[in-house]
Amino acid sequence: MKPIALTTPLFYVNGLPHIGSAYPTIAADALARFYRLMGHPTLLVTGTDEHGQKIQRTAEQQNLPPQEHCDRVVKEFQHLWNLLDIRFDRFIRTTDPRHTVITREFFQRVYAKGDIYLDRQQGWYCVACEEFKEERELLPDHHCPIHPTLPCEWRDEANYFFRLSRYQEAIATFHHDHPNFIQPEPRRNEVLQFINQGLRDFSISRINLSWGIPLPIDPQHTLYVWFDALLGYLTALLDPDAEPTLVNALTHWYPFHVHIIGKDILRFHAVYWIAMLLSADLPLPEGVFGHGLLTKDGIKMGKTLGNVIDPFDLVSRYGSDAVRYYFLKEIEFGKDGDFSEERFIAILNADLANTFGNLLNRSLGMVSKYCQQRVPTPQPTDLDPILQPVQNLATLLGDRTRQHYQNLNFRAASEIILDLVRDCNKLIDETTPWKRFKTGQQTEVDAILYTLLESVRLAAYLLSPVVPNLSREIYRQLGLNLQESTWQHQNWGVLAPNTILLAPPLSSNVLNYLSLGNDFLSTNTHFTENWLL
RNA sequence: GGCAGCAUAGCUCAGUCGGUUAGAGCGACGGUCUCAUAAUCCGUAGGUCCCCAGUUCAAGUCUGGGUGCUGCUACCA
Repeated sequence: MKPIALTTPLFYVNGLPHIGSAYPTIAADALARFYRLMGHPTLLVTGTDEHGQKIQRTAEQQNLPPQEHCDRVVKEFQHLWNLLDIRFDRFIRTTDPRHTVITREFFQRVYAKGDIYLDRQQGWYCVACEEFKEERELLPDHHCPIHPTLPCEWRDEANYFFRLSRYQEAIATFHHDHPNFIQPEPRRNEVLQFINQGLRDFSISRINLSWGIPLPIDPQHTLYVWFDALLGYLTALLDPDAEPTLVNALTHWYPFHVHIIGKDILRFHAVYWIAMLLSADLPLPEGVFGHGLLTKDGIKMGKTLGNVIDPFDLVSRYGSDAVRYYFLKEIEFGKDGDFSEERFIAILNADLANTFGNLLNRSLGMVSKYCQQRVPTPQPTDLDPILQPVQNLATLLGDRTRQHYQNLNFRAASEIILDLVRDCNKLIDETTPWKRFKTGQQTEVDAILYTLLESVRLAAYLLSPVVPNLSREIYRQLGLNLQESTWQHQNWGVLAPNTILLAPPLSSNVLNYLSLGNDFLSTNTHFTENWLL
């Protein structure tokens, strides 16, 4: 099967990981888990971008060497990914010595192509932003619009430039020939417009910057931003013990299936990155997905406002499945979304506890009471006209879900899975197995319960990329093992009759076996009540 | 300013090629059942489909105009 390599952004280690870092990483993990279910060899790449003046300054403020600062922040990232059950295969750091080697080799290739040249960078420079500003965007007296109290400095310095302009035609042609490269589709126009207005070369080095990779051809200069950060994707592909060469990096996994990034850096991936790869004569990735940004209670998050969502806090109180589910199911990936704790709790209670958890609980309870805790043997009954539609829906579900996952439409995937679960709850009320059991209609009871168990299994299976722990526990409860490369589990009838199921919960506390974590039980009354009572 | 997109129930959103009384989930309210969790299931309320005009037998859907909001408009990531 085709290898699939996916990337999250490489996060800037200027501060602790925030929800904006967690969001694309959760999505990338879900997608990776999905491809693993299908049986694709899958590589999930994440990591950190650790160079630059901002990092250097942040470290200085804490009286730490930059590397020490980076090490600390990286630990926090990796800790959070563990808490969120992010199963990454590679964690690349741009301070990795191998990255320097890869970057130098890549640079030499581009340099040999004649795409690097020395020129002057002139303009108004905002020290706080660390960037040159366009004359027209400045406030009166050349004050920076983002830092209105600070005047910008006129700078005239030598920088190395990359000949982006040379690839104008090639990039336009590429995007014309690959209309699905940029996702979601509305973002594509923005990038095309940007290309059509004419591409200008961009500088790739800074002088007076020590925390970074020196330019191979001029060690006075340090590589700046994109020629460092983006190349981290390539370094990440090196097998752990492989010699750091481009050839080795590109052997197994290249090219990337999709880069998952925020819409704010889409251009750099859809234009700069493409040009860099073209210049280096490397194959291009298959896609870039620019996800939306998050607000909290409808308000843009920011440190100054103090209304940030702390992912550590969230996951410690509600568990990883809950956090993953909310951000993947309730927000359309690709569109901006909002987090409100009220809604978060409402959705979890409604979908996971009341709809899905309850179906599982009542189905298992009936199997325990009516079928000696074994998977019943389904036989044709007069109930088939009622059971068939549910089975038909379930049978189609794998294929429909696959399409949504492949389009990174986690919301739609989750929604259609929930549709099946809702139908099952309805089916129970329509067929009243408890009455049939009392009147000795065992064949009918068996047929109903088999339909329910298989549907629950299928829902758990297909939702497992989103809520891996929940699904694993449900599978375990059904006497099965949730594993990779098991796409045949999308079929109807995987659950073998007579399989002995695990003992049902002693109480009606579904959490006993869903094990979503215990901390939030004591910290959130509403959520707790609905699960426990 | 230029270009692009969006506007449907209190909230988040579906709505195919123009086709019957405009849908779902959540939230609210009422009822029902007892396998299950103050759950489930059923029902009710809630819509000028942003506005105006046009095309058409027929417009949430197509066309034009208007209003509002959002995004992009180059080297912070």
